[in-house]
Amino acid sequence: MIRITRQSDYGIVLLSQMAGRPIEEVLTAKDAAKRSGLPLPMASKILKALAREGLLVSHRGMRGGYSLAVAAAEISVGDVIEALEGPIGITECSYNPGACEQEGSCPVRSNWRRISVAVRNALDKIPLSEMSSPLPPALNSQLSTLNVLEART
Amino acid sequence: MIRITRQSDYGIVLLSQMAGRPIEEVLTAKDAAKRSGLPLPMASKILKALAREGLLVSHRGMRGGYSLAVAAAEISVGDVIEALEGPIGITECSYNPGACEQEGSCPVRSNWRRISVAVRNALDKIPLSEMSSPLPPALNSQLSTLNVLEART
DNA sequence: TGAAATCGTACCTTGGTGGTACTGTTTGTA
DNA sequence: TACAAACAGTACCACCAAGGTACGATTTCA
Repeated sequence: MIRITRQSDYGIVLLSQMAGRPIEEVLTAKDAAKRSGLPLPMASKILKALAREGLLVSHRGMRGGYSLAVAAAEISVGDVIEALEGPIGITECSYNPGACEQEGSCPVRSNWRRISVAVRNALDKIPLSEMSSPLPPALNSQLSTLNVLEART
Repeated sequence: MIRITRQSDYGIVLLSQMAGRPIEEVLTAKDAAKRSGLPLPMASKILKALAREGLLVSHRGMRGGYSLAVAAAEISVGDVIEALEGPIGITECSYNPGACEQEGSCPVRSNWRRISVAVRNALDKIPLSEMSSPLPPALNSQLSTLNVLEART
């Protein structure tokens, strides 16, 4: 369906909420959930995963919470998706060699790889800081550079 | 996971097999399955769906089979995916308004829509006839035009 | 010492996907 | 006219990943 998981979707919303604030600001899972309109357990699960992958820093104990590990402009949409659901690939064989028996004789495999890499590159060029703005200034030029010529593996 | 279904994948392989041959050539489901290395029931199911969506023409009875409805160059990868799994959208809300309660207040929705449309446009510009060639000549330039500026709904 | 918060893990449910089977219908040919 | 080849339609099942929830352990600060 060419669709990301809901967790990735939520993750991007959660991070976008934090993107507009000072990098050192610590936000509790409860607050983040409330602001994003998500149930607490769900938000908590996602924040935890993002911390494990190094996109967030967790602060335990009282007055703890989560803060951005790096500036929002340094985190891309592709980073978030990859952190929450692993490598990006339009088809199974795009990133998991050996998964398909027809691999050797498949006529379309190499092109799927290139398309996947192109999409991945495009998502990598969209910073989180742009996702929350209604009319992102640079998004257009970012995406317009999508080109499979760069999609060499 | 930003992945197409296996059915779409198979569908593109099946159609690519037929793409290199004369448009009026009729191929039985059995032959198509054998050439693509797919189990017959699976191939049959997919060919049937493609015929229902107008990408193939079915010929019933003895010496029947399937043939391309239009030239392979006229069919895009996006067409096949949309025929087999419905509208393309990176997120649920990209094509299904009302599915998400947060829709009104969601800060990232409009950008997902634009990204989805851009991807869709890109896939629409890749003709089937290119997918089976190992070094597609025009694929690069096709994909490089991916630009959300065109992604007005 | 207790409260607030994350951490880790385990669990359940559901829906979509992949895959199979069977029966009906059409059409050409012997 | 009957048979065989091929598609059409539908129904069914199994599996797995995803969505979502719960709970006890651990850390830290006041």
